Parts: sequence; structure tokens; C-alpha cells
Amino acid sequence: MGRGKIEVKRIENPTNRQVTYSKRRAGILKKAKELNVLCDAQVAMIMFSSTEKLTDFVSPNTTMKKAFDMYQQASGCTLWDSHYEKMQEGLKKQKEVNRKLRREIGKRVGGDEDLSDLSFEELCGLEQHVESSVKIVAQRKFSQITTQTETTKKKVKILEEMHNNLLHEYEERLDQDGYALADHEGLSALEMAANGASHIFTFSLQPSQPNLHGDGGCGFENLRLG
Amino acid sequence: MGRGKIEVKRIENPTNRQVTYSKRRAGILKKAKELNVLCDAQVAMIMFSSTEKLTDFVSPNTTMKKAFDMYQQASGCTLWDSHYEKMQEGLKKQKEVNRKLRREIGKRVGGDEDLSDLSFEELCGLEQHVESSVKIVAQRKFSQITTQTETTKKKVKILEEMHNNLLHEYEERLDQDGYALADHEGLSALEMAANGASHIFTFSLQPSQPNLHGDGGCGFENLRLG
DNA sequence: ATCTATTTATAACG
DNA sequence: TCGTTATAAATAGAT
Repeated sequence: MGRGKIEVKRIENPTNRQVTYSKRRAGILKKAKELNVLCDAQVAMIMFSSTEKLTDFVSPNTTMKKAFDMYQQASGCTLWDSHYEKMQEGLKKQKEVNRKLRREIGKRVGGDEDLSDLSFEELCGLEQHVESSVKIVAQRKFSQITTQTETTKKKVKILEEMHNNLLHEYEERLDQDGYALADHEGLSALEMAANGASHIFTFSLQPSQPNLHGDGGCGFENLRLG
Repeated sequence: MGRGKIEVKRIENPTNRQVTYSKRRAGILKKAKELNVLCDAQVAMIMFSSTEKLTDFVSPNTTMKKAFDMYQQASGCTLWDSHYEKMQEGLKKQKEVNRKLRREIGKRVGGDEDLSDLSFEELCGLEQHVESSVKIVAQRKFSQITTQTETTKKKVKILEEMHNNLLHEYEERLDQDGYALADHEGLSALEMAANGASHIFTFSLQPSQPNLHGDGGCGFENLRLG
């Protein structure tokens, strides 16, 4: 419909194609609107030009979402609903697992509601189980304190050695240099240091907080000298 | 465009409207196809007649889903994606909660991995907590057995009364009728019944399964006479 | 964009 | 729903 008839095949001239697209797009949009008004029909339309430019139309009182929901329902075609339903199923499953876990915890914590419908045998089993858990925790506690004590002992030993080396070195230097420092403050300071080191042996077994501030030093934060 | 010009407004005559819908629908579909071929455009279209009948069109090499995905991407409009994302978020949340619950259980059950990064204080607290749980469970066990014993006692009492009444009635009847049944089997049967009842008092305190089969009788299923 | 010769779509009718 | 046809609308090509 125009000055000349055209074959219905791709227009190779890009400019021409673009022009025709614009004109016909306007035409089809007008047709869609008319169809909606004249025949009381709902129309939704999506168009992408060859340059990927989007033009859309939905008849008034509708949205694209509604149109698609209707489409799915009417066509029976699930499209992406399969994803959606799978997710919903997954969610349900998770919630169920969650419920069971909560109940399991409830039993072990001694929640009234969670214990109330257990049989006597089940209660016996649970008691035993929880008791064994206590033992495990206690064992862990013990093993942790043991480990901590061991490492502390090692650290103390190392410290001791360092101190002795230092003392030795100092004495050697005293001999070499022939200085008499008995009336000097330097030695007494060392002695104080030695005393300071000695009471490391009275370290408390009080457990320490895990050091959150990053151990940049020699790891003494964990010792809590008393 | 036809024999007469028409106003662009709803066609009130239903038949006429339906006819016009059919014709124009065909027309617009043809236009859509032409637009696709001539201009190399992607077109997707959904139409619902006033009678809710669906007609759809998507240009070849596309599907409605693809078209919609493209639409969403191009328009930036999320549409149902919002639902989708919310669900995904919900799922994630559930899984997170789940993970924490598992860990909480793990600690109480004594899972090595769950205990390994607990501080000494935390272990102490946990131990105390689990110990108190044991107490609660034990208490519950005790209270259950107590309750069960009570009800069992009551049942036995009722049974005893029933038996005595029966015995009494029987003796009265003996007196009235003047029968001498000392050498008869009837009395010995009663004695057997009495014996049967008497050893009810030796009932075991073994707990019973909850009776799932609906207690239609006098509730003896729970007694487990020994 | 705008124009206009022509093709196309379709309203009315059978 | 289908075919026909007079006529309204759309639009190809040119400006």
C-alpha cells in the first residue's frame, strides 16, 4: 500500500528499513489501540527493532505483568513458573528442615513443648544422649585447658631460657669489661626484670578470651600473668 | 476503511464486535508478521478478546519467555522478578538460620567441628547449660513415670472395686439361690479371676508406648500387666 | 517530516 | 464463519 507494491521480505537498505519500521510500528500501534477500543480486547505487545530498541504497548487498565499472568494461565504454558515453583518447593523444604531442627534443639534444651510428647523410652534415650554430650563437652574443656597449659609451659620455658641467656651474656660482658657495678642501678634493674620473669611461674589457669586484636607480639596476650 | 467510516469507540453490538475483532485480529497479526520480515524486528503480542479468548504471536526464532526476558532487561522493569528475588532472599535467609541451628545442635551433641572454636568460657557455659538440660529431661522422665504410676494405681483401684462388687454380687446370689457350689467349677474360675486381678498389683513400671490405636476400651492397653 | 499515488485493510452486506 | 465489494486507512517512494 503505497506508491509501489513491495515484496514481503527483509528490506536490505538499512535506512529504508528503519523508516519502514517507524511507519509500520506506528501503524500497528494504532491498530492495537483501535482493537482495544472497538472490540474491548486486551492487547499487549513488545517490539524490538533490528537495532534492539524496545517499543511496547499494553491496553489501558492492564500492565505487562497482568497480561503475562493471564497469558500463562490461558495458555497453560508455565514458562518461568517452573523455576518459581521449584523455588517455592525448596523454600518449603527448608522451612520443614528448620522446624525439625528447632524441635531437636528444643528437646535438648528442655523446652516443655518439645519434651511433652516424648515417650518414657525416648526420654531415657534423650537423657543418656545429653549426658554423653556433657561428657564430650567436659572432655573438650579439659583437653583445651591441657593444651593451653602445655603451650604456656613452653612459652615460659622459652622465656626462661631467654632470660638466662641474657643474664649470662651480661655477666660475660661484666667479666670482659671489668666494670664493678655493684653500686650501680643497672644491675638492680636486671634483678627486677628477673624477679618479674620469675613470677611468670605463678600464672593463673584462668582461661583467656581469644585475642581478637591480632597477635602481633610474642603471644603473651594469652597468658594472663597473675 | 470499509463501506462506511466508523468511530473509534466500543462496538456495542456483540456479534458485530466479535466479527470486527476476528477481522482486525487477523489484520494486526499480518502486520506483525510483515513487520518482523520486512524490518527484521522481533515482535511478541498477546490479545484477549472480550470473551477472554487468547491469541498470541511471537516472531520466529523467539519464544514468549525470551521476548519477556528481553523486555524486562530493556525496560529495566523487574515485574515478577521482584517476587522471584524476594523468594531467593527468603530462601537464603532460611538456609542461614538453618546453618545456625545445625551448629547449635552440633555444639550440644558434641560435634568436634562445632566445639573446636569455642573458648574455654563458652565451653564452661555450654557444659552447664547441657547439664541443666539433663536435669530437665530427668525431671520430665520422673514426672512422667509418676503420673503414669498414679493413673495406673487408680485403674487398679477401679478394677479392684469392680472385682469386689462382682464377688459380692456372686455371693449374694449364692445365698439367695441356696446353691452349694463348693464342688463346682464355677467358684474356682472366680478364684482364678481373683488371682488374675491380684497380680495386677505387681505391674511393671516399664513405660509403655503411647497407644496410637485409639482407646476405645477401659484404658488397659497402657498397663502392661506383668 | 510531509505529500500523495497506490496498495491494503476492512465495514457492511449476503 | 466465509466471500464480495465499496471505501477508509496505511504506507512506499519521493520531496
